[in-house]
Amino acid sequence: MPRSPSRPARDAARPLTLRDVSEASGVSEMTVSRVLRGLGDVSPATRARVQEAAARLGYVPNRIAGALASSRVNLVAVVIPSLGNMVFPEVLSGISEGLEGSGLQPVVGFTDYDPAREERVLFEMLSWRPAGVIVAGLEHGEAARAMLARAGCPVVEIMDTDGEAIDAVVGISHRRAGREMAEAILAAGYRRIGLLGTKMPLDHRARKRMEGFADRLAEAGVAVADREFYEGGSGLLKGREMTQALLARSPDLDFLYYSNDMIGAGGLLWLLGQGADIPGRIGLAGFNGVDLLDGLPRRLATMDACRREIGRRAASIVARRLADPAAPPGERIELAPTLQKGDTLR
Amino acid sequence: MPRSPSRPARDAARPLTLRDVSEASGVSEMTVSRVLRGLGDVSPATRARVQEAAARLGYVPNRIAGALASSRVNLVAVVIPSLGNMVFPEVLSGISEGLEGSGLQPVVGFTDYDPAREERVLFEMLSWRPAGVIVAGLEHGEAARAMLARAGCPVVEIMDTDGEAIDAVVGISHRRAGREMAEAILAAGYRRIGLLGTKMPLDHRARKRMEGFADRLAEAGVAVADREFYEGGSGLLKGREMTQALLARSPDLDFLYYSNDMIGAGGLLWLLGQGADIPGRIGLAGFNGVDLLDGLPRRLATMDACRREIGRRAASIVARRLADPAAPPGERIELAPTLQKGDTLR
DNA sequence: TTGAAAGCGCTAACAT
DNA sequence: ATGTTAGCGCTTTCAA
Repeated sequence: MPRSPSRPARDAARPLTLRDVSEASGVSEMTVSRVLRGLGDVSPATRARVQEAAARLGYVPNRIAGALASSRVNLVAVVIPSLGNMVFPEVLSGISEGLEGSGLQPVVGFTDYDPAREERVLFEMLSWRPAGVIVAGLEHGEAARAMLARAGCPVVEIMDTDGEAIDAVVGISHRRAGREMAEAILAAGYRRIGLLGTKMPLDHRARKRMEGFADRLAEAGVAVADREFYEGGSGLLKGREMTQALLARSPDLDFLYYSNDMIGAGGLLWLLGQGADIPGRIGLAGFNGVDLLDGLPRRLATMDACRREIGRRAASIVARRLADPAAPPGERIELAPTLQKGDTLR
Repeated sequence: MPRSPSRPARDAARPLTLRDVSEASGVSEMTVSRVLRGLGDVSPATRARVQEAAARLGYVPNRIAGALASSRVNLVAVVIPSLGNMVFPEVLSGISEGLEGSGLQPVVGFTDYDPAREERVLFEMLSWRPAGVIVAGLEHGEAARAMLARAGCPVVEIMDTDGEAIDAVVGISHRRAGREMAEAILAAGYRRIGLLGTKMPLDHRARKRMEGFADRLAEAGVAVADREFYEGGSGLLKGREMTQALLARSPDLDFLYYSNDMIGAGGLLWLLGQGADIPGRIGLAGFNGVDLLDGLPRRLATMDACRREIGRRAASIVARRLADPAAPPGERIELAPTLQKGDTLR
């Protein structure tokens, strides 16, 4: 015989159950359940009694039991690398917006750009049988891909469109973003171009931008003149140090392309401190369109990564697919990032 | 008769169950469960067969069922206002660190500084019966307090210690932080002091800092000379605009105390652009110790809010309380923020 | 070392 | 409009 067959004596710390509300209101558990879920076919009088009892007792439904019984979970798993770089907070805001009114709740997990961690986090999240999955990037380990493909729920890969998607995808082409920035820089007449980034081989989006950038230069017969990659966080200070180091080595550079706005801003501040002629003698560009940085002495040339929009669209796809199971999977949305020339690109 | 009494035919999209692994391995569900949970008392041969079958099928356990059966959930609910201001990402990192090795997973919800939203988010999260709750701030609506008090799990309120806690609390005293900054400013000889912040009546921590600051000035017989409060995001641009507006109105101010580092940095950049004598003619200070901003032309005076440490300690408390149910509740940890004078406070 | 049976708290499907 | 019953997929408890 498992457990004690009769209910345990009332325990102060025991969370309340539907049965408690049922007993307190003199209404069957089933009807209590109907009231609390806002279903119809309950008389106003009964409804009122139940609601009063639930509120008085402070009943909080047990979604674990509810989800098991109904096979319905209102959670959307969101798997992103980190919160350190100012890009994902905005994606998350977009996701919240896109989920608004759908009754779905985002649940966030972090991978730290580590494939093994991504696999663990996905496994953890999928074990809660979420209603949908939103995951950053198209590059996943084999096991992670297999899990996602078998997840049995909508899967939206976000941020990046350069690659093969498992199901739906919403993002921008980072390769194209790099190419377009290269094009603008070439059009402005810069020719001795340096690249600066943080050393993150697993940041595939930064890598693709840099590749697209270098490819476009190459097509114009221009080679990347020098590169500087640092490890560690990407703050203003890092941008300063990298810029100084790069220019010490290659003083004739006339343009610096940074892998993100924060290090770009650091470089900008350092160059201004040196009295550099920007954008005449040397130009700068970053990436992301971080508006926290709008108040710099010069507006840094950058490219908006459509972060909020990506989050919103991804969430909408999940919400729509759940609302209408007949909706076709595999949707593909490529957003067009807009170049902001700012004051650092002549 | 509910549902179909016999199991449905194998459906391609149906998630796998323990039974599938049981059938594939020829081992009882119970033993499969033991293997997958890493419990002892299973022969190596059986263990191997089960693991092979689970891996081959791509089985992902259903934690909903597991949690219902065992009343054990490995989730820690984390409720914070937003990710917009660079303070909470670091708190979250701290929480992840503090949970490391405990098998617990953080699940994050956002309130947008809105008490009604906080209540909804808490209700949602508690309905998943988390193993613990970490919530920002001590100010909650009545219903939210009641829910937390009845949650039946460790509750840690973080960031702030100025007030009454429900259970445990880890944070700093923002009132004291404001006082200490006021003291340093007075000691440096500044007397015409202005306050700048974003207009967020529900950001209780910023409010308490400003109150503590003004109180300490008052004790020295110094009144706050002028104040400027803006709505909307707090980026560099906002800091610029606010500083300009405030100084246009009160040009004789000799110190500006900002409610956060980002607007402080904006003000600093604007003043430097004006050729202001910093910290001689005018001094500046922010709050948070945001190291992304370390590379500014001058290091802004600030006060480290111990964000990562707060997250780590809060997570440790939850982990410890779960590991040892006899551990006493109501722990109270007040951290001491350290003043960094930087280059903007003489 | 393995298995069988009951039941976690809720909801689906009937029945009334 | 309300109640009854079985069972969601797992784990606990006991038996073998």
